[in-house]
Amino acid sequence: MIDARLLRDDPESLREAQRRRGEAPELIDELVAADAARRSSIVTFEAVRSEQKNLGALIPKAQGEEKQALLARTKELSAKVKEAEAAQSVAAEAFMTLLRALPNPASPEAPQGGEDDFVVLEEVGSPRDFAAEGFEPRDHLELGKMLGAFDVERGAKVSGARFYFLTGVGAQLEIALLQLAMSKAATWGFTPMITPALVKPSAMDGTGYLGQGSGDDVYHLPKDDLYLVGTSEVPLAAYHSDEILEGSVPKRYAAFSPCYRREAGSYGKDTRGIFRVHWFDKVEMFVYTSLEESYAEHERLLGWEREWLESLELPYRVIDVASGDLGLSAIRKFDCEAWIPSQGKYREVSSTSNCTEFQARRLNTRLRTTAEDGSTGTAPAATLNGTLCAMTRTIIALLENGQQPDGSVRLPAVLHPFLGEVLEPIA
RNA sequence: GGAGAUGUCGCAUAGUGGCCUAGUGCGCCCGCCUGCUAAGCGGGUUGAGGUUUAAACCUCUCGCGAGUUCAAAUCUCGCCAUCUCCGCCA
Repeated sequence: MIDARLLRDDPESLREAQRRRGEAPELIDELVAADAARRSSIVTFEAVRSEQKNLGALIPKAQGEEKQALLARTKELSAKVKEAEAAQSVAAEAFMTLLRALPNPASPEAPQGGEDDFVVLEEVGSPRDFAAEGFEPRDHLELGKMLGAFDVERGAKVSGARFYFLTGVGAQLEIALLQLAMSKAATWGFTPMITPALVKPSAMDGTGYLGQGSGDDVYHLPKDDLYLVGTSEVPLAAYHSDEILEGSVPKRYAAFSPCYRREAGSYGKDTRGIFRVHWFDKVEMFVYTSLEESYAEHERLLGWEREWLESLELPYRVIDVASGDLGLSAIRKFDCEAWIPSQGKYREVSSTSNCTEFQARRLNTRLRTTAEDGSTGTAPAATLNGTLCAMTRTIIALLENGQQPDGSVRLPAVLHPFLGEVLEPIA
């Protein structure tokens, strides 16, 4: 949700922002009209309400006929007040519905265009040349079977397609990655968290995950009206909802949680192995800060993601996601994509977004501000999020990039204390 | 799951239909006073929205939402949260 004042002050910049995203600029004109209607309904209501209060204060002192006359007048007014109040709340709600549907204006620095119009910012490390090494790389599913790292057949038997069990070294890998990620995050100033995976509609919607078709990708439990989170960004964004943060910012949280995704509309895509699944576990970074600081913090989040991937010795590239592919909440998004040898492509393993004040306005999270003259006030917080370690895709990247001709896998040094240097096939 | 109690300003409390424009204490902020500190004295101290060049004014906000009434912190109903007890359970 944007600052409603922008509709009055600078609607043209909002129209322009809509065009950058490839969205309809006419929505802005609807919003301007709805805002005008809302404000005039407020004026009407407040006028009659004020009159009602003034007359009402005279009643206890009045006597006899005078009192009867007053009662008659206020009774009439009372009906008007109710009417005006109802009209006011209808107008306010109509305005809110439109306002919440408006995406966060994309940053002018984000590349223009859709999904395929990203810009590659950097490639780090070099993919192994398996041809030169003299063997064909196996894909992660094959390696996983040889190592006993996960079991997709039984995942399907128990839970259905796109489910799996992590087994043996696979389970150990996740535990080791979790341990490593959390301790790294703590050194960067993040508070470790373990968050609820079920949230109320207000949390899911406040984060921006129910709008514009993205609602189809979310699991909902109708009996309890709760949602399964697709990322711990959701509980972390709602964590400080309806609060004024009095302490210093940034406040940084790193959360471990399961992530559930319906993967609606991805039928037939990435069906092999555990690349695209309905559930995986993830360590997510989340930051509350000021709008002014958010841009630098976004760079820091990207920096930590890169440090993490480099510590895992994975070749990767960084892309600047195009404005049409940002989702409702972000003004800019950087993805890190690890090299997947069996696919001969870079694939997303992490993503960091600057949501500026968009989520915080919806969730009513404010910062305490102090002006130069010492007077205090409030301002919406800015929120940012970034993947630290999405377990399944990280495991895929580690297995495929570290594989040897016999199906064993050489691990990065940081994992040696947990699992030794090499994972050996079990059969 | 069942029974009961509670929910007022940062905290603690007062407030059982109009005198609430929500009082008081603590904390906090600004002044005064005082060798210093403490004490004392005076003032301030929720948040949101609207009208407006501005100054100022107005409206909403007593867990949330409906209702009764000319008028609701106060009465009624529903919901939520917390606490106590019982049952169940990892």
